Amino acid sequence: MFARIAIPLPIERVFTYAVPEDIREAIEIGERVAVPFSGRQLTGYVVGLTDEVPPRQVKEIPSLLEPFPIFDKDMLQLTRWLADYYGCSWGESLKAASPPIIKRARKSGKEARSSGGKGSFLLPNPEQQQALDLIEKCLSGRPAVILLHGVTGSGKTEIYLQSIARVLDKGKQALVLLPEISLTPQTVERFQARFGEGIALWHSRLSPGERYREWMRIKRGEANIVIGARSAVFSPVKNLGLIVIDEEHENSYKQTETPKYHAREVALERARMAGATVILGTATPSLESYFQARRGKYKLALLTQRVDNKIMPEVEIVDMRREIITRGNRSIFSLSLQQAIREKLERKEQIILFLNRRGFSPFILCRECGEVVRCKHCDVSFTYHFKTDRLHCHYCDYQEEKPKLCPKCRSRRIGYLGVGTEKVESEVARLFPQAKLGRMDSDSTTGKGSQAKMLTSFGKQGIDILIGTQMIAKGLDFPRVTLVGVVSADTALNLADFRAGERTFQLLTQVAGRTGRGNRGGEVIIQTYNPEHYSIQSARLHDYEGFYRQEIKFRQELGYPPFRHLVSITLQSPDRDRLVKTAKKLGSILEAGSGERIEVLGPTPAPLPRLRSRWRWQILLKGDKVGELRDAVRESLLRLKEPASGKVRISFDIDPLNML
DNA sequence: AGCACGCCGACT
DNA sequence: GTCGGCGTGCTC
Repeated sequence: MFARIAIPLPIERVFTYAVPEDIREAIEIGERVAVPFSGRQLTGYVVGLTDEVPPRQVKEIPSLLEPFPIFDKDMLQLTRWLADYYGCSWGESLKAASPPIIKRARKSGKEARSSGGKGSFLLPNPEQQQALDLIEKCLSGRPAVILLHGVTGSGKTEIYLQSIARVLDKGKQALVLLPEISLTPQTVERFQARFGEGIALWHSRLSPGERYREWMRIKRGEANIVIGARSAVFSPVKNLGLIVIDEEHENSYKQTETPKYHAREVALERARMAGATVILGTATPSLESYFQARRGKYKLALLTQRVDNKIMPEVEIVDMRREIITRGNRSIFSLSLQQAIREKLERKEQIILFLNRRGFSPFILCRECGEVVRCKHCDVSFTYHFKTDRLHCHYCDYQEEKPKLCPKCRSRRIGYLGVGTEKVESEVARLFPQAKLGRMDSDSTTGKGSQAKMLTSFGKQGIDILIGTQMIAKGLDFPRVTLVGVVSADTALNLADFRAGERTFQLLTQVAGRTGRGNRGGEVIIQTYNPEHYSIQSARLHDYEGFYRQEIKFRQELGYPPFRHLVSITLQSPDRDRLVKTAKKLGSILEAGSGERIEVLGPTPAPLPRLRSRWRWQILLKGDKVGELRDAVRESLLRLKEPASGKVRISFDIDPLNML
């Protein structure tokens, strides 16, 4: 007997091994095995068994890693699909879908969890009822994809909970995907309060023991609801009836390592194979999803009202150009924002100040000659950090002393320009010395649990003003927050990426949603140098439709997603000449090989032209069919192989989310 | 991906 | 004369 084994390396082929007598009985398709491969031991995946004798000498499989298969037929099919779509080997996609090695279980303690469960459902409002009716129709009739577009605070989670209850009633199971950052105890508790026992959790912070337990519970069908982050899309849920993807637009659903899959796309395919319904929930749909809803591929459910008829916050845009020119205010805070902060502090209400940039100042330059101090590995401007009193590169881990003299002209006049969260904190402290401050960014809350501590303190009003980056923009629910100040809306807008407008709209809408959640109303002040930009104006009006209309027009004109698919090919090398030569060669191979149907852009220096001492160039492909794009990339790489081109590393990304 | 095999420059 | 650089090829 022989086994067909997929190897987790970038090799398309599947390899044949002999099955020795002693494991003949035990071996099954979907199992993991240890195999000798090219002088080392690797984990392989059994994807086929046969009695056909191979034409060549083969090696034997020394052992099985577990006494049972970790993949069933459906999961093999899904991983095969993933490999085809994203252009990786089957072994690589199987590896991505694998739980960590499952050893014999140690009988661990804490078996039964808090029973909880069977909490009562809230009474839905008419819009929610309509959404639920639609979902019910899909669950008991023809399965579908439903885009649940609900404004911040509109009770999407309640819809998820009731939909899950319906699925369980039908004897089926549910899978819930959340962005990693939303997998907080608070969110999970909400599900546990409603469903108690039957929940399995799947996220990166599980210990190996917990992982083992949860995986087995799912596999045995003891859990009927799985809640997890990106990789939970592969959890071995049986009899799948519903997949919920919360915050569908979140970029963290896309894996940054090979295979660079998007959990939403994988979930859609999995649901299609299983005949399950999908709910995509968000206040700010991705252009991709909304486009599908508009053309009728997905069903659309709208929640335009906040629960308990709370109103959407009032949003004021402050033009920072006028702030300097006509008011002579050079502070990082507009007079309007300062005034609002003062009022809220007097009323003992809470404030969130958002800026998507950590550190003190993101530019250090010479005031004499204009030289910008850059990381020597990345050519990226250093950020000065107050806490360490050093220069940090935000792209690699390199740090440096701050310069005393300009490295170019020896001048002493070094300027620290721009604003990061540390500077926001020090400015707030200067202007409002009586206020209690908290700062949350990846520098201030590194220790385990320090984030939770900070949020608890904020919840108990131990903090008046919370300052932070991305990580405070989403999901926080503090009813006493009545003011959100966006120190600068422009950081995301200025990125060289066709999704800059979409990111900005999403971020502003999400951060604006952090206020007005209690009974005191809410107010948002957005500072910007681009007050007319449609992303900012639409966010002001809570007008997703308006934003979509403008954005989709631009996408169509330039042939960007969702109209066409993209593939980005990135080439990197420490040797710049070699890199450029190889990039141009690959470019011309692609040009020559691709007909009308594929558009080749570049090669050009990547948006980050040097990273960690490696030069970077990229080629962008546009096309209507992912399959055609993937094949074009594959063929061109094969053809490039023949002449010498070593030292240049080439990677590609199907449906890339950022253009770095 | 990694490991081996194979052909050209600076060392004991 | 060897040690070792990486460019190339192959992996059941």
